[in-house]
Amino acid sequence: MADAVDDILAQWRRERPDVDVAPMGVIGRISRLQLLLNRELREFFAGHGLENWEFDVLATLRRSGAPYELTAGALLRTSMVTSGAITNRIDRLEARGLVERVRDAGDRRSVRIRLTGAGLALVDEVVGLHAQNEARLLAGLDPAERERLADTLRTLLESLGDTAD
Amino acid sequence: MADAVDDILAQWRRERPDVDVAPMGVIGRISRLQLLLNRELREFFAGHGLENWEFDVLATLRRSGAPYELTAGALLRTSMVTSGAITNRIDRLEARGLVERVRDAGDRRSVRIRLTGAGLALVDEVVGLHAQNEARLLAGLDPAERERLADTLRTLLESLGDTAD
DNA sequence: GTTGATAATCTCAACGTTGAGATAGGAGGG
DNA sequence: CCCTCCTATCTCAACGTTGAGATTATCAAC
Repeated sequence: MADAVDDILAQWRRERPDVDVAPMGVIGRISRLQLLLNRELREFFAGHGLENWEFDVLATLRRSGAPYELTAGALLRTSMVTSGAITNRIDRLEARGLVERVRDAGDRRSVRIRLTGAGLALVDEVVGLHAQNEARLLAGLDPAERERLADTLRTLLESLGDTAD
Repeated sequence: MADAVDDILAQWRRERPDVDVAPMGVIGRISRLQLLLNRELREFFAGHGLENWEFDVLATLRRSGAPYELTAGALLRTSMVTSGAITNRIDRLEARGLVERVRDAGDRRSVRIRLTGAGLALVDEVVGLHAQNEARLLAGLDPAERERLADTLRTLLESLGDTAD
């Protein structure tokens, strides 16, 4: 059986047999999977009245543990978007009453973003269903394959400098 | 050793031990890899005076084989963006002299987008280097792991409906 | 041939992100 | 204290995408 990427590789091999296109078999598939999975997640979150990025922010705050707050800068660094986007997103989450801005008494440049009760309740309700939905999306692989895949992807991420610290 | 996703999973396990977050170990890493790899590709293409999407369009035309032309609709379907974006992109590639619009005599609703000589020369020059650059990005995995990874990702893509049909 | 439905592409207003710069507070040396 | 540099966040104009609708062309049925 063949997926869309196999087609692309076959075309290249016909047109440019001198080029080793095997790497595209990995990188092209990662790119394509990200797109497809993202669409699925968008549908799922929409069913719960959320945008993907809204869940991301709420989940980042939630998993940081009580009191469920992080500075705007910390959110910025984990989110992989720019400062303008983060300000905008916090604005909208605050307007929805899911987070609140708390000015730090010690350092008044800093703003802590804190989950409200409504925000905490929402993310706690959704995260379990989200994990189940992701399990469904991976159902095409058996558990051993999933684990091996996660390991290989970790190795690749580490080799690209995405370490924990 | 641990990557950034391991941290996220550890946080969830502390905060919500009742939720099985293993699926995030796969989907989260795919998402993160896509972002990191995309940045690397952007840097590479910028070094050749191209945006990622410019190479995508040129490469799609190139690998379709002589006479290196596809309809706007065909480009639309392979590109995974919307019609407004494709019109905009073709406009800009045409302005750069890399493609040209050819109205189809048989079906005058249709527009064929054709690689110009300059476009063909550019993509033919870059594609080999691009493949080498992707090989470099995967250097953290040995060849057997790369192949196994490609196979697993194909299985997953097929299970999500991304068949070559 | 008309009519109606479908198809291919383009237009454009609304929207979100980017990224440089503005604003304002903090930290350390003199 | 003051000056300078640094840090944290917000502002905003430029830019690209989205997606519904407009436009123009084809095709099938009558």
